[in-house]
Amino acid sequence: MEASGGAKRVTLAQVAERAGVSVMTASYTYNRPDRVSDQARSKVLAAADELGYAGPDPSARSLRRGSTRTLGVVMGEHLSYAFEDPEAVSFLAGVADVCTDHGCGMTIVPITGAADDVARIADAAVDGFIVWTTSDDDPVLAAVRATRRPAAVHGGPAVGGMGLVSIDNRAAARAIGAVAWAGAERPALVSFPLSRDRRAAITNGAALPGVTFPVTRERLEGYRQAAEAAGIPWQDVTIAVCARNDAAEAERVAATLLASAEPPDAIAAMSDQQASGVVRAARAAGRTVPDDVAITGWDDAAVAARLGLTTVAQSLRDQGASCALIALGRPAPRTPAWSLIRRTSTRP
Amino acid sequence: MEASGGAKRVTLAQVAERAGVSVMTASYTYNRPDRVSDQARSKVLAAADELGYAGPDPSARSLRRGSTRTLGVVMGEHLSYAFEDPEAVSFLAGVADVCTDHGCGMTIVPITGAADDVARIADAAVDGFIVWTTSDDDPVLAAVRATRRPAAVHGGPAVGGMGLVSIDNRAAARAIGAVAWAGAERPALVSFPLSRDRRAAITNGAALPGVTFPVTRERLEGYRQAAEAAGIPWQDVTIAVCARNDAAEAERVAATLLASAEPPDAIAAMSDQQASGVVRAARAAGRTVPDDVAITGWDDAAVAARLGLTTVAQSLRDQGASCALIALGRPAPRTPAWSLIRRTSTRP
DNA sequence: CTGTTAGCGCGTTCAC
DNA sequence: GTGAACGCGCTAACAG
Repeated sequence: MEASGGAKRVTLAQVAERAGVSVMTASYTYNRPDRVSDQARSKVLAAADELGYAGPDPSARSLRRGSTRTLGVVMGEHLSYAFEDPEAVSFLAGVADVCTDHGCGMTIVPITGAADDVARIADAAVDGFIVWTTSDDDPVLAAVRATRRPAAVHGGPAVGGMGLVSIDNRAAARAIGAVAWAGAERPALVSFPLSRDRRAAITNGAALPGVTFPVTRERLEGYRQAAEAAGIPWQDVTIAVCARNDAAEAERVAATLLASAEPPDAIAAMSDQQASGVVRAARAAGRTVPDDVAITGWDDAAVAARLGLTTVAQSLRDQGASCALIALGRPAPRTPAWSLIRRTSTRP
Repeated sequence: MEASGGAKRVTLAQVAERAGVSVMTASYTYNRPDRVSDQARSKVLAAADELGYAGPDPSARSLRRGSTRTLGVVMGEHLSYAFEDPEAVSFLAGVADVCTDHGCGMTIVPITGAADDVARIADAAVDGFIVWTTSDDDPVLAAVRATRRPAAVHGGPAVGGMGLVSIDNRAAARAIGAVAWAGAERPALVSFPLSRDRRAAITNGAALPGVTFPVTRERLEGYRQAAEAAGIPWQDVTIAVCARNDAAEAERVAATLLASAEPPDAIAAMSDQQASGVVRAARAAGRTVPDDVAITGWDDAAVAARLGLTTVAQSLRDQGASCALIALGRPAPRTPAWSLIRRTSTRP
């Protein structure tokens, strides 16, 4: 191998010339080695070696072939958030599984929440897109749609022309809400943010402003139905809206609720991360779970089993895989399943 | 927007023709809007809209420009492993931080451990590579080097022509080994696998076969120095080699050790994940930490603080960022720092 | 088995 | 401010 690792680009044509063969013979040497005589192939490889040819240029190949063999993944307003949320990481693992099987790459598109997100999406060399759940008004959705490539949205919103992979959040919320608040006198809910401004607030069911995150909206509707079915007016449910899906924030807000004059005796959270924070706050406040406070989570993460959390089980990994299949142009798989897991954090 | 979302590809030339302008005017409309009259621009955009033009093709652009604005990341024999190891995820977050800042994408190259890994790397349309720590004999290294693109290896091995980002594992192992085994009579070590075959075994310092993972090798050397400095012959150290970096496996193997005739009274592990498994095994066996068994981890992950683990702190996130900078062609940052964190899992 | 032709879709020339 | 050529590096589709 030539040691002069220079910046100069060596082309297949140069290799062919040096080897004394046509460009196509050189190309075949890399792509269809069986169609080339041993003699020609070794001449080509020798020439490549001498010239320091790095192999066919992937961009040129993609252009010629008309496909990049890569899927794009858009993970929400700030990219590194994707790596901080364990459920998002599971989802990515599911995407990775399918990409590995199909030999395609997985490009994470660098999103910042700023105006140039649209350009970053338009400039991504990918065959299809996967969008992690976002708000109804996220410009990313239109940008992805404008590429006219196959795309799947996880969670929501549903967008014409793109696949949607999501459990029935409303039904699941109804089911776990019923368990969480059974027999409760002062029910509370720790919620994901309602919209992109991610404003935190402690409010109640009657005072909820517009909710633009569809997953959050559907869950709130389900919880409302659960409350009303249990004879609890929605406005009597205390709702702590968090800025992020985060154990520490949930712990702080739960501590506040538990220290109030009318502390909740049943707290439903929208994720196991949040619920784990709530459990810590409850313990710190000297309450027993579930007798003083019933607590529920969502996702059936590892922490849920550890803490004995009643939760909604769903496989983010499978959902990531489904999204990837859609982005590859496969037909959409059926609606993903969920189930209620009853453990010891709720009253029997 | 035209609704007939067909599969047919619309080119810039067609848009230009329909708009009654030259191709370059159409191109400028997308790339240098200031160099085009308002009138021409709106004609172009209208034509694009009518034709359903999706915008300039990213592959063609990359080819023309000579760069893809994307970094490739190679995460070890099996891709989804990357998403199961929390430290690997931190590392990816660091890469993502830099990619976001520089507006470049991040392509995870789908590796399976099979022979076609090399082809997958050669065919990745990226400007540079980042390789997660691997073995000396991993063919991926040669494949990355053959692309002649800037590349950084995290952890090791060191390869000519590629940057290396790694703490001094030997020194760190020496330091934490000294604390772990201080005053111990029956020291043990829970180790990462030694080579790509990932064979699990319980052995001792004298019976170690060839170690081809350089990070593991360097740590073993450091631990050996720590043992000998404490007057413990290396062959007296029980070494439990695990197949993977995994809490559950470490728990099983630690349980075995603790149930043996001569149970260890000090166990050093190579990660906090492993150490957390060891702590669970110790508790299950009715031992107190650190009195009956001293335990150390590595990484200073969240779980280390929770369990009070003495550990080696390092920032995988910063190291990911450093790798990304190198892959972008920036000069290599200085050697990353580590420090010893003493908590309550070791004897004072 | 090997060579020739003809672009893939775009953007950097350089003229006008 | 706009237009006409040319080629980025490669490979499908044909000959031969």
